[in-house]
Amino acid sequence: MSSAIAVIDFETTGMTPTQGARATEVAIVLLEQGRVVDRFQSLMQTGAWVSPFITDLTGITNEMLRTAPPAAEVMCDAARFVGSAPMVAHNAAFDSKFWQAELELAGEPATQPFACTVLLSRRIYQQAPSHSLGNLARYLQLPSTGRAHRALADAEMAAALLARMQQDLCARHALPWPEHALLMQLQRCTKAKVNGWLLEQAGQSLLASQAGF
DNA sequence: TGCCAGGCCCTCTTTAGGGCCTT
Repeated sequence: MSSAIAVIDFETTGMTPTQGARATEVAIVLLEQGRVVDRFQSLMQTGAWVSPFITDLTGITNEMLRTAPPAAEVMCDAARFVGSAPMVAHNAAFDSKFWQAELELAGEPATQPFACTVLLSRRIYQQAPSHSLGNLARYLQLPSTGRAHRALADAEMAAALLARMQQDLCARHALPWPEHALLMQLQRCTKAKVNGWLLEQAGQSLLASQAGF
């Protein structure tokens, strides 16, 4: 059984699909044991207009989208690529909404659970001056992945951040390689409770290893 | 310059307000 986690990033025309914003680009990287094992990336054509502000931010133009494949086709391919893998995004509240909205328009179900690297990093790196993706990358000295605010570069950066968090959890708290379910539990802890919870998890892990599991 | 949305979190809180994060 695969233990892959799908790290996703959308570029969009605005902040929320409830206000009519549409996706312009999606990228997904599959992470296994801290390593990227596969990638998916595509611009997508929805007919939505890209404002100059968004073009300045992302580099994505209306001209680029005119020749992009239809959004429904891209989203069906993306859903096949992800399969049943659990998903992770930086500020998952944002990307999960576009994942659900674009898949619904494509007639595909969206059933994957999401974990959020913003919530996780606020717990694991409480001293970081900022938990934006770019600032965390600088704080942790993660290697550059390309132009910020393009989907693949940001998905790769979020994946590198997730891998770093998994590595640090293993090293600091004697945890086994943290699976998605463990990360989901961790992001539900409050900042105040997170260290106690990690100690509890490490203790359970130690007991399990001693019992031969 | 600050606002625009939505959700989550923190705290000088919980009958609330403000900050952060995403495009």
